[in-house]
Amino acid sequence: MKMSSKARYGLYVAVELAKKFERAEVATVSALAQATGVTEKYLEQIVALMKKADIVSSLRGANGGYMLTDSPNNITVGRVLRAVEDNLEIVDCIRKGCKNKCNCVSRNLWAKLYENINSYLDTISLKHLADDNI
Amino acid sequence: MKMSSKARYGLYVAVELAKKFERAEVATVSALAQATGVTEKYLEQIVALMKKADIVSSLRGANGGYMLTDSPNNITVGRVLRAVEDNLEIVDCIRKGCKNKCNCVSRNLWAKLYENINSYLDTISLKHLADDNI
DNA sequence: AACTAATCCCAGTAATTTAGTAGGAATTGT
DNA sequence: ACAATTCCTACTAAATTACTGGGATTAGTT
Repeated sequence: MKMSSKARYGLYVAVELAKKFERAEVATVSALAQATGVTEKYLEQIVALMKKADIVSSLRGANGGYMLTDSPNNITVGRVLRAVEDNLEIVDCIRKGCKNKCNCVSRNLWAKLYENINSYLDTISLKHLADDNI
Repeated sequence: MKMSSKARYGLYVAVELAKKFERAEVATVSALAQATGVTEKYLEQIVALMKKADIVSSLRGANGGYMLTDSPNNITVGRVLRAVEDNLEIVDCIRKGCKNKCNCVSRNLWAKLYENINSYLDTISLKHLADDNI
């Protein structure tokens, strides 16, 4: 039950963008790649997921880049992770229906655990993270 | 961030054994395989992990089988999952040390999340699960 | 208009992990 | 002796994850 690299890198990027938010600066993928040590091409895909989730917006062309759509105070870690980690759900059977070898008694457990995780992650904002205040 | 099949099956097995605990019955792997729909060979490995963690004990030879080492009241779901899911930890860097591409600010987050998950899972016993009372 | 710096889009591949299979040795009751 | 069982270890197949690559599109600059 590991977080994917997308989740780790995505959060990393989000924190970098949080730092730039006050000064209203955009960050290019190549700058983010340098900051995080992840390749540009891979980060591109991760940032794209965040954009789809409306966590970041972009400016195309020269002098373009990415920025958070809202204050780091208002963006939770949970939201970021749900955007980039396509599999945040603990088990499949909750979403896809319980087809096989699944002890249905356990379903409630997984559902509650999922709830638990998300509600925790939603108590922490990017601001908290950026300030190392969690 | 999915639970592995070992985690799901392991918990399933634990609940089956919980049902037999009062009557002090053992369950063979083949019976467990029938109950759960998982192959014997795979279950064998899963049960072995539970044995190593002292959650179940075994009787070898004819009329042998497995049983819980303690009352279902005293065995938590968290303990079972930690035994069978070798990767319950959310990220590697906590255990193995943070070597690369890891935003160290996030480390605290992962650690707290892990704590959070485990403390939740440790509030639920096999008895709760078996009684569908979670 | 040409050039350059950037996002955007999609397809492929390599690496790793998970899930499952297989064979047989050791133990114990009948 | 035999049958039913746990135990041990190695291998393989399937799936997922992590990454690479090519190129189209957009916008500022000269």
